[in-house]
Amino acid sequence: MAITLNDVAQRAGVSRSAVSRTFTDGASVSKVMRQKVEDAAIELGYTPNFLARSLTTRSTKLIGLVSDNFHNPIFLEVFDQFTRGLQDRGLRPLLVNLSETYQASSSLRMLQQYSVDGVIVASSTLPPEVSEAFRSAGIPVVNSFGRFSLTPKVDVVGIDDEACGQIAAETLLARGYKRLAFLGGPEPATSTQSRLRGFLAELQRSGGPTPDITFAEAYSFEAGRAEMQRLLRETTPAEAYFCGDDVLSIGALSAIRDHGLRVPEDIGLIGVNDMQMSGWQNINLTTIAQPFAEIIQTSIDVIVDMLHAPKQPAQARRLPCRLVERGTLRARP
Amino acid sequence: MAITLNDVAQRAGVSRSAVSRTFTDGASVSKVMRQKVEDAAIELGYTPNFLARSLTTRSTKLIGLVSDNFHNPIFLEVFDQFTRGLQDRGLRPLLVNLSETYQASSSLRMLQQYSVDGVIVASSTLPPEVSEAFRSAGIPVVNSFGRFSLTPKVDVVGIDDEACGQIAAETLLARGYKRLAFLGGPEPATSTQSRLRGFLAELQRSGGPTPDITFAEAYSFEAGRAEMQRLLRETTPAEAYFCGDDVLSIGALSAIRDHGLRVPEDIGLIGVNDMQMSGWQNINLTTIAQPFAEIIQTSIDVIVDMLHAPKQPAQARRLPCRLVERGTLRARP
DNA sequence: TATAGCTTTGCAACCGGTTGCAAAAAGTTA
DNA sequence: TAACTTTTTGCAACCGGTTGCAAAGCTATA
Repeated sequence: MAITLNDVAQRAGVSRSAVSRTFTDGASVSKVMRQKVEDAAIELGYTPNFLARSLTTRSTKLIGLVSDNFHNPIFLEVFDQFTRGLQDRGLRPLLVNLSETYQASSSLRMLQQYSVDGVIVASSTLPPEVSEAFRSAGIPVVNSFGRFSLTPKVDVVGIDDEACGQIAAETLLARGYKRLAFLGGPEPATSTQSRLRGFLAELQRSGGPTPDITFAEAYSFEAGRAEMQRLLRETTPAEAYFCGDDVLSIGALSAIRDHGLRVPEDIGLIGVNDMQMSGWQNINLTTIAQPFAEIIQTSIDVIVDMLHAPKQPAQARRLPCRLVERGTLRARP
Repeated sequence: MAITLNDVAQRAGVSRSAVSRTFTDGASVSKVMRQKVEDAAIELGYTPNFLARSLTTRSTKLIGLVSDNFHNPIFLEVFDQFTRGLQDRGLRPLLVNLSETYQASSSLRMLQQYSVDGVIVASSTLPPEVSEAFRSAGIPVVNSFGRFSLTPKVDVVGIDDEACGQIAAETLLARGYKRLAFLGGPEPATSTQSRLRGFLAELQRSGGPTPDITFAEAYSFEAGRAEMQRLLRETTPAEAYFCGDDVLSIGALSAIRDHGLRVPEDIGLIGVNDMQMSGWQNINLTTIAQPFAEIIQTSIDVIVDMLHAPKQPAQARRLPCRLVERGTLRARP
């Protein structure tokens, strides 16, 4: 069916090795030889088979891109940038969608079967064990958007979630808010826990109030809306909420407005992520931006380094967040 | 490094073929043999190498998933469902992100090099030539969300864009709107052209008005907003707009509200897609739903059939759309 | 117990490439 | 032109599997 190296060799009247060599850079081939082979290859429409090659070279250029966040709008941006970044470096993303029906353990086996060169686990909610399993299996792995640790078992690239909570606290205090609250993502998520920790620490440090604390079921619009509805119904709302992430904030925002209250006049909101949509004028969410591009770029750099260098000790990288001021917090007093 | 079939054979004291056979179903192996091999495999932690296998079986279970729509929020749902659907059938999505820097032609070559079993082109904006190139190269391909044709060169699964325009016209007329307009996606997009055609045809058929027609630069929030801003500034707005898709509609919606007008009281809007976000209560967009799940399921079925059956004549499938009534059109008079 | 028929097993060739090695060719130097 | 280097080339083995074929092993029948 397909044209193979043998066909080309025969057509060009040279050895198989010669053909192979003209298609692997760094190999020694004379001008004349190369010309003959290239002509034959073009005539026949030959393209080398990467997978056959990978058997001997032990490199497939395949990178497993594992995630479980296929519902959060930020992941569209994340996928876009990951796929482009990998493509730019000649790597191919093999996508894995973890869910109830497709467990992390089977993804490990599957990615092993495909001899991926490395794996990127892109998720802020998956437990570290998922990434660690890849490392134990000897597959280079980086955990993007993962939690920082001083003694990581796996390379991590993410934000400083505690600093993020700190920025939120500083910002809310600077705006003169008195009754504060934290509306977190799912309680077990380490990202939410760390942000809360930083938030509380900064409030305490600067003598701020003790905030109310609740958690939404998920990082999703519905969960944010439901939790805020509950709060409005069952509690006296705080003056301002630090929300687990943007999509949650947008859900909360919609609940507040439906309840007849105004943002930012009656209630202030600040999120985390700065996804595209948060900048849309009809949403216009004040938020703490994650440096997506840098996280992704760094993650790819880390993986690429691992492909060349032997196993290094794991390292956790924290990239800085920054406040993006828009319309869901009142102006400084 | 990794454990190979040879290692297992040696350990179990049997031939290589025996090991291979215990791991390929349908092969003849005795109970005793199978037991010996499986024991050895487990002891050594053996997993068969799919890519080596693919060399002889000529099947990689790799499916190229090609798209250029990484900015439209609907694609998050689309990717989610495609990856799950493929995984459920033991297929692996190799993701390709087409852009200015990564052309369709290089994606063809690259997917050939990886011997993908098939390709899914998921896009309503890519020209048919992209899919056709795969077919010419002998790779099974299906164009998801592509344009219907009576004489397709490639299998297509999508909606009936003209019927979609018709539904929009019927709906707007039934609501008693008199001055109508079409705010399309990018003018060259065939999806937008077909929807317009169906819209105009139905208006004419039922003696409706002749609508104003304009196009946004892209299927995006910003483009929809910008175009609507222009319309509000430079023209007398229509009573109701049929918009190219949902994300465009949301952009238009924000422009209208910023202009001090109300939806649906002053201006009505109807979109296409029914993406998740359109149901969010703070958006609540009336729209024409694409049956995403069915389109994706069917696309996968079509590709899977092609893997087994020899090349069949291409066929275009049109799945029905349906109106989803929410809050951006006024009630029936 | 001999024979026929079926199942199980191993051999060896093959899938489409790469690569170490030695022979052949080309280039240098004296 | 001879002797010595350096470059180019082909051979053959290998990467990790699969599979057609024939020999070996087993069961059933007479």
